[in-house]
Order: sequence, then structure tokens, then C-alpha cells
Amino acid sequence: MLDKAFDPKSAEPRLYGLWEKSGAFSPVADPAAPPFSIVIPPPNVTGSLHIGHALNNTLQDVLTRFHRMRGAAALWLPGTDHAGIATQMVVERQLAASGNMGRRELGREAFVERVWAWKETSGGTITHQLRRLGASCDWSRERFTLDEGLSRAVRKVFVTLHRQKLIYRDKRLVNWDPQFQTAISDLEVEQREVDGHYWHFAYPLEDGSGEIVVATSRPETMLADTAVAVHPADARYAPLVGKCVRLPIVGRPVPIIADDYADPEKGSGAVKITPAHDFNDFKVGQRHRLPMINILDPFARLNENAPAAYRGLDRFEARKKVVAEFEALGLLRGVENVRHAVPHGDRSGAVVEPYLTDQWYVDAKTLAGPAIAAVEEGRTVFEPRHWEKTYFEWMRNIEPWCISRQLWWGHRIPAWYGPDGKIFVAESETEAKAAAAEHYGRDEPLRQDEDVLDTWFSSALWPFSTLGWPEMTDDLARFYPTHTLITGFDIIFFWVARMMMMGLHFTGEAPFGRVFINALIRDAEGAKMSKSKGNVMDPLELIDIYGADALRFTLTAMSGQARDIRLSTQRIEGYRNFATKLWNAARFCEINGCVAQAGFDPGAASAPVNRWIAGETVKTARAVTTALEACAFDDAASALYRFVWNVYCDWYLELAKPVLQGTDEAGKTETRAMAAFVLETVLKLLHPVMPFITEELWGQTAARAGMLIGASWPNLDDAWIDSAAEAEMDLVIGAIGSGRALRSELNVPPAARPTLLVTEADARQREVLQANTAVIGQMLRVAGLEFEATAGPGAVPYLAGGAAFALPVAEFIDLAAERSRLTKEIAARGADIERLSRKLANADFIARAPSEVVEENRERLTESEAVKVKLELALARLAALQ
RNA sequence: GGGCGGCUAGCUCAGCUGGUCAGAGCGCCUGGUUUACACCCAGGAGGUCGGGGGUUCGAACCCCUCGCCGCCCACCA
Repeated sequence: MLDKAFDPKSAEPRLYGLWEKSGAFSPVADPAAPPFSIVIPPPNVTGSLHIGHALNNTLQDVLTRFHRMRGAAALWLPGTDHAGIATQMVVERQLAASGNMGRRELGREAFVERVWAWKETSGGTITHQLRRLGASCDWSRERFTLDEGLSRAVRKVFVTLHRQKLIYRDKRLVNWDPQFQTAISDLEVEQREVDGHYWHFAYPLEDGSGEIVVATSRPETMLADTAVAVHPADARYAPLVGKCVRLPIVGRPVPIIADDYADPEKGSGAVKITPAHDFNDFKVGQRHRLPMINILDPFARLNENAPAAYRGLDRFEARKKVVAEFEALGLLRGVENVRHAVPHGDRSGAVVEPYLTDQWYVDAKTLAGPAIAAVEEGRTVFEPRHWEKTYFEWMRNIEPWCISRQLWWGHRIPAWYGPDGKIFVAESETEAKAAAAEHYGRDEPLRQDEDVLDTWFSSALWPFSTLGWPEMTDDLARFYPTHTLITGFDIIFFWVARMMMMGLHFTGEAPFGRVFINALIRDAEGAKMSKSKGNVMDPLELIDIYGADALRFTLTAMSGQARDIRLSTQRIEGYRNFATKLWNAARFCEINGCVAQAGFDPGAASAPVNRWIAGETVKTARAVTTALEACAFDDAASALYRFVWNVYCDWYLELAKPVLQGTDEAGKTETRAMAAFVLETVLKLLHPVMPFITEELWGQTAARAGMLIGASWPNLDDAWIDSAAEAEMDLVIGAIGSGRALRSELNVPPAARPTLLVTEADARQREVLQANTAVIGQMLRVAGLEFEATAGPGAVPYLAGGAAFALPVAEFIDLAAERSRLTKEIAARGADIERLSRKLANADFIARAPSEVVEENRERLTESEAVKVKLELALARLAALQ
């Protein structure tokens, strides 16, 4: 006996345990089963589940469960990311908060141990939260980006790319984060609008013949200026090109050069050039072979290359001092307030400095070629498609990828330096030593590169490293390339693009056939959720309140093509109600003895209502299947919602009641079997989205061999769609529906039981209505049906399903209300007639529109005219009545 | 500066390749002790589909243009 209500709190952990224990999450071994695979976007190992994860993982689970039920060897491979900077930052903060030594004092080895310890304590959090969501990941295959297998893949890839000259060491400007004291990639730099100034500085010409004014928002960089540039075609400055200015404060002469980079329209038209501290200036410096003077240390303090008075000063202190000195020297020509973008580290929030260092780079340009082609040729398809433009845009303008990080938490770069600085890149120290010995002719001590790799380097290998690469494992052979990747648009560049490049380069195949980009979740007002704003919705809290199924259904239903989702608890509540509705439908079936019958053939049902619901079930199954195949998750959800609530519950079960309570035993048996069959089908179709409640009902409503998670997806026979049964049910449903609307509009008391007059109906229609007298009586609350009837005065007429009816309710109704209703209806029909006639009178329309469209319009006109005549008649009778 | 997305009932959104496409949920209003369900049932009101122009027999859907809103990339003279 089903409980009065579903209790997610107790059922969810129980059912999840059963699934996991049964091994249902692992792909079936059957070699004939087609493979289906998804790799999870690995969340940060020490993170916890936020609502975005809930969406992303719900969709992955929906697909995985769908394909599993369809008979695929379905693998959803889970795992976590070591998240270099993010995790190191957390542990550093912990050290600071607990008053312990900082990481430098602690030393590398001890610090890394601390991070591992933190990973051990908090590392399981997010994977356990995924379980609460119902994620059917194969935990036996769980991976971590720093585990041995993946680390080996990282080293192999690094060494290979290095050998192919696609990884190289280079000295150039990088984005330097002075807080973490590491280089970061372009993608990790976030431009933030801040209030600042342009300071206009006068640089006196060396020969004393005047001055040249330049503007800057970073005055301290003038200490490292090595030129002033003007545009070659700028007549104002032409005579000065080749001369020098004497750099104030520093006293160094620097040349005035001509370069296209200088924009005559901007500022004074002359621009200071600081090659070691500005990306544009760096290029100018290279073109003109200018000296590059680095005046900053890793903390962004002024170093020994700055004038003595500045050494050791923080960059912002130095900025103030430079401005003060210019003012004192009488060379400050103006200060302008501006709001401009300043680069910040996305993790640290510190202002990033362009900084000249040696780093490792990946030749992304070369790797991007095949990755662009794969999408151009449709071997990998983005969904929604428009994201391909974003992908192309970035890939076609890709810059070298700086992969070294001056951090301790991550994959140590497999490069060793000999005493003379020669680099030996190898998969192990042993190999590096062997190579060194061969090179030097004797054993020499080697020093491993101190740096680690960008977190995204190992993530880029995720689709194949997790399957066992570089070994050609069974999993790799079977599950690579993966079927679909589901992720957010915020990591298309960070992750998707790089997986494409690495996957193609190392396996020759794109890592996934399809990339589904899910939306970003915002709060009900459309604001991005953030802890600081306090508008975050905790998925676990939502699961506690509404159950995992309700949250999952909500996220699935709202996952349209839009870029963002505004989530409100109201919506979740509505889908919780939907789950309850399903539960109650199952209780109804149970109470009425509707149990799935093994040999039941829905296609052989005889009652029209049963033939009709069988057809509707086929259509729904088809719609859900098509939608899930296309990642149209919202369509799948709404097809299910509509069918369960508005078709099965509102109509089928209601129509079934008189049968189930009646005395026709054969009819009862068929209806019970059909009700159970449809419910069972619904449980299957709904299972990918609402796994818990459907599994629970599956187990409780019949003695079944296996769990629903392992049941097969409905593959129903289109032949069950019976258009004759549909027409019959249209008539019955129409007679009831339109009749109910009339009663309500005319305020006929609910207790009134008039007789329903059938004023026009053909033989078949009469037969159908006759057969459904009980149903109509119950649902429309009428005493009975009278055939061959004529509508007397005060009988309110209506049409439905091609037949005409009338409700004799004169004694109950407000005549004025009815008159106004009829008048309104007549006017509406009149408008229809007017519009349709005009259309049909248009010779172009007749000539050019397809004939079926013309025909359809003719039919509508005829029908409208007939209805209008009837309504006018009724109005006339009403007048007579008064 | 370059690119992308959005603007459809009070709110959140669906409307694929132009021809019942003007819809759903929530909210609102009216009425319900119909033995599965008040987390319910029945009914209802609400929109000239951002503005303007064009293409077409016909446009929410295609083109142009304007206006807002949002995002991404580039930009620190």
C-alpha cells in the first residue's frame, strides 16, 4: 500500500544505495551494447555543490540514464580537479587564519603535504553531494587530475609536445599576479572598470629646445621608459624624430622614434614606450630594438633598476612619488579623471602587471588548426549552435598559452636543468639523468624546474586520460571519443577548446561528438548568484525542502536555449506538486486494482478511451525520445508534464472512473491493465528526470524483476495511434469541456443536474455519446442525455466535436448574462467571418497559397458562418423567452 | 573597437525550416465537502509578439533600421 505521500528524505538515500550496490552505474559488459559516454566537467576537489553544478550534472544524468535505458553501455565518468591556484589559495588562507607559518616559511614539501591533507578531509564533499542529486556516475572509475595515471598522461603529453616543438620556453611579457607571484594566462585576467587618472607629463628635449607631453595612467612605469613614439606621418612631431628627451627623475636620455603604434588622435599624439611593462610597448620595443628595463620585483615592488629613492617601494607608492616629483619639477601638465579597465587576477583580485619572465608556452596556434576544422566539418557540434561562433572567434585569434605557474600545488613541470642551464625534458628524473649523462659524457647533478603546470593543462587531457591513455585500455577503445560534453559557456575557452586541441593531437579524434552548453543560473531578479550578494540558492537545501526530483525537473524544464535561467522557489514548488500528482495517480491505480499485466497488448484494446490513451502514450514517448536525443531537455519535460497531468490525470483517469466503478467486468479488466500500462510507461519516460520517485513507484506498484534504472526505454508501436478513437474522444471531451465552460459562465449551480440535449449528431456520434452517457453524466454533472432533441427556448446551445448540444438551464441562469455572452460570441464569429472572407476574396491568395491552406480557410469560414447562425437563433429564442 | 544573445499576457518563459501560433507555468478573479490528489478540481480575465520600414497572397517567425537590456573579447595615451 502506497503511503499518502512520497517522502524524498527517506527514499532518496535508500534508493541511491540500492542503485549503487546493484552495479547499475557501471556500463554493461555486453559487447553488443553500443557505447555511450560522458565525462564530467571535474569540479574542484575541495569545492561544494552550487546550483550551477546541480543544473550541469542533472542534465548529464538525464542523458546517461536515458541512454542506459535504451540499452547502451552507458558510462558517466566522474572525477575532480586539483584546481591549482584555487586550492592553494584556500590552504594559504587557512594557514594565515590559524596564525601558522606562511607557505614560504613552511617550505614546499610541507606545504604540499598540507594541501593533500586538506584534499583528504574535504575532497569527498562534492562527490557526496552529487550522489544526493541522484547522479548515476560510475564511481568505480572516479579519477582525480593529480592521481598517478593522469599525472603520467600529463608528463607524456608535455614531453611529446616539447619534442614536437609545440611546447617551448620563452622570455616575454606575461600577466603577473603579484599576490600569488605567478604568471597567469590571458584567460585568467579579468578587466575591471575602475576610476583612475591620466597624468600628462612633460619630457624636456635633451637639446633644451622644448618638451614633449605624454600621458599615462601608470606614472611609475616612466622609470622604465626607453623611448617616446610619435606617428611617422604626424607633421607636428616630424622634426623631433631622432632627437632625444631626457627622462625626468631618471635622467636617462631616451630617443623619440616614429612608429605606427602612436595614434595622432589620442592625447598629445606622443606616447611613452615602456617595453618591459606594457604589452603594446613590448612590440614597439622589439621592432626598434629598444632596451627592456624591468623595474619590478615579483611582489611588484621597485627593484634595483629604479632610481635609489624608489627601490623597495610598492608600485602604488612609487606612482604617487613619481607624480609628486613631476609636480615639484613643474613638469606635470595636467591630471584627467578617467574610468578605465584595469587587469586583475581572476582569483586573487590583485592588479596584474605585465612582467618580463621566462615561462613555458604551448604553441596553441598550431594545435588550433585541427580543432577548428573538426567543428567546421561538423565532427563536433555545439548545441545551441551559435556557440560555435564564439569558439571560432577565439580559436582563430588564439595566442600562445602560458602553461607554467609559480605555484606548488599541481603537476611539476617535467624539465630538468643541467649545471650550464641546458634543459632536459623527460617523463622521469631517471630518463632526464640518462639524457644528461649522455650529453655531458658523465653524471651531472640536475635541478628540476620549480614550476607547476596550469590546472587546465591536465583538464585538457581529461576525456582520454581518465580512460587510461596513454595505455590503449579497453575503456579507451570503447568509450573514446565520448558522446556528449555538457558544460557552461564560461569555460569554452579554458576547457572545451583545449580538450579539442589536445584530444585531436593525441588521439586523432575529437574528444566528443557534441558539446551542449548549458545556461547560467541567476536569481529570480536576474542577478548572477554570488556569496557576497547573498542571493545564492543552495541545491542541497532545495533538495531538503522539495526533494531531488523536484529540483531536477525544474532545472531540466528551464534548460532552454536561453543563456540564463532565472530560478525561483515557486517554480520548484510547482514541480514538487507535479511529483505529488504522479504519486497520487499511482495511488489511484493501486486503489482501483490497476496492476501491470504481463501479456497485455495495448494495441488490442477495444474501448475507444483505451485506444485513445494508448495512442497518446505513443505520441508522448516519441516526443520525449526525440527531445532527449536532441538535448531539448525543456521539450522533454513539458511533454511529460502535460501528458501526466493534463491528459492522463485530468482526462483518462477521470474517464476511467465510471468504468472502474461500474459492472462491466471485461471493460474493467481492460481499463485496469491500460491504466497500469500507461503509468508504467510514464515511470520509464520520467525516470531520467525524476529518478527517485519513479524508482520508488516502480518498486511499490508491482512485483517486478529488476529496478527501473535498468528497465528498457519504451519503444511503442505507432500503429496504436487510432484516429477514429481520437475523433470519438474529441467528441466526448469536447461535450464535457465546452459544457462545463457554459455552466461556469452562466453560473449554473453545481448541484443542478439538467439533461444534456443532443440536437445534432450523426449515427456514429450518437453511438459514441450513448456509450459514454455515464462518463458525461458524472463529469458534466448532467442527469442524462436526450437524443433527437430540439433546443427549446432557454436551452443554451453549444458545439463540440462536430455535434451540437444544448443545456436546458433556463431556470438557473441570468438571462442578461447569457444575452451578453451570446452577443459577444456572435461578434467574435462575425470578426472571423470578416477576416476569412477578405482573405478568400483575395485573388492572389487563391492563386499563390497552397491549395490545402485555401481549403482550410474555406472550411473555417463555413464553420464560422454555421456557428454564427446558431448563436443568432439562440439569441432570438432568448428574446422570445423574456 | 569587434562579436554574441535578449526584448511575446502582471511575472518567468515556449513558440523548429513564415499559413488555427497568439501558448504554458506562476500570479490574479470566480466557483467547488466530484471517496487519487486543496501540493487538489472546474471555469475565467490578461498580449496591436520593443518602435519604424521592407519582402510576401500571408510575418512573432525572413530582411533593413532604430531603441533599450545583458554577456564575451580587445583596450590601461
